[in-house]
Amino acid sequence: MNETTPKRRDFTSLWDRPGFLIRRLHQIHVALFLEECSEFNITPVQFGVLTVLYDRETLDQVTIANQIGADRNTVADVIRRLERRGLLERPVSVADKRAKLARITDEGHAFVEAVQPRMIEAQRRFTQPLEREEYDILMKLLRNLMQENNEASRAPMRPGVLQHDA
Amino acid sequence: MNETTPKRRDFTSLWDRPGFLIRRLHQIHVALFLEECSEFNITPVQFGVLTVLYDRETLDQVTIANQIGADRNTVADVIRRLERRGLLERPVSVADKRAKLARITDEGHAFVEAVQPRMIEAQRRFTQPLEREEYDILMKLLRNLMQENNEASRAPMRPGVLQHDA
DNA sequence: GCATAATAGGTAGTATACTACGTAATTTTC
DNA sequence: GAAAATTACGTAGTATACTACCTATTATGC
Repeated sequence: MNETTPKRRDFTSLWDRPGFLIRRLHQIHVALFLEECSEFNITPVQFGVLTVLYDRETLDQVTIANQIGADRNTVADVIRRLERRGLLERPVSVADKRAKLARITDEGHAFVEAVQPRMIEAQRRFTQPLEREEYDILMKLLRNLMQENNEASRAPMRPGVLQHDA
Repeated sequence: MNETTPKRRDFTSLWDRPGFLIRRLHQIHVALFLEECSEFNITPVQFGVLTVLYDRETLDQVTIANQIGADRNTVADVIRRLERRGLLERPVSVADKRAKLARITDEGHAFVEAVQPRMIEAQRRFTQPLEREEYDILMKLLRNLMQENNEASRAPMRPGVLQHDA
């Protein structure tokens, strides 16, 4: 190995640190998302919560957190904001009096459908520089990293957890 | 195209949204970094600022923000915390009385050298699931996305900006 | 040279993402 | 069936990352 051969993983400069690139790309994606959805005043995480509830109708906070891989307290904040806007309701579970559920409203349903195209456009713009093949490879690598490191985060995703009843 | 052929870019489910994967990976990397560096009580962004100042000695807030691609106000917060710990000093620029500089202290210098191995270990653990070739491809794709979308963020990176004098 | 622009920084407010701690309800263990 | 452990949620505090608005200083245009 001569001096022009790149070392396998040299994290010296910022641009050689995967964590740095990921932070920056997260920042960029959020900016693109907010710009595309500016007329709806919605954030990526808020839309993630709404997406889950669009499919599942009614869930408790912990299940939502597990579904999107976010912290329980973060989800509580997000839900509070979405409730304030009338996109969610928060009935108390009959089966478990500890659990405060989140249920998407009709308004929330319509909202998701209205925002969906703009969310898709944000994803499209974000990945526009890539060829189809590159895109597929990137997604495969990101999913791999995500699954293998799932437990490393304090808010691991738990897709299997069942929903509460009302 | 039959029904088993994947569409080119279908963002329906969370796992098919690049922005979602990036958010999750950012979360995971931060968790790994904090765990590895727990004895030093330092965050990725704080270490990023220190890394820049380790190389450049003294910079104003805007230049630091441009270097790491972070918001000016965020950098101001980060600098305040690092100053509180004695890792930075904040002299006022002689050339420009508006500019408040950040200069790394001897303690800050030693701190960077002490933390470096743990930062590297965090990056290594984060990317451990990938083969060498996969790693190289991932970094290339991430850098490509970052450069092509640089202006999309409100805090674009400006590596070329010159540093202030003291 | 002087009015205007742009720039550097500060403050305050919001959103995401955590930690730590506390309470109430449920489940487990014996 | 009662004590202990777990779970669901809440509050408060911190860090990153923005926006919006403000002042002070510097640069520009005429």
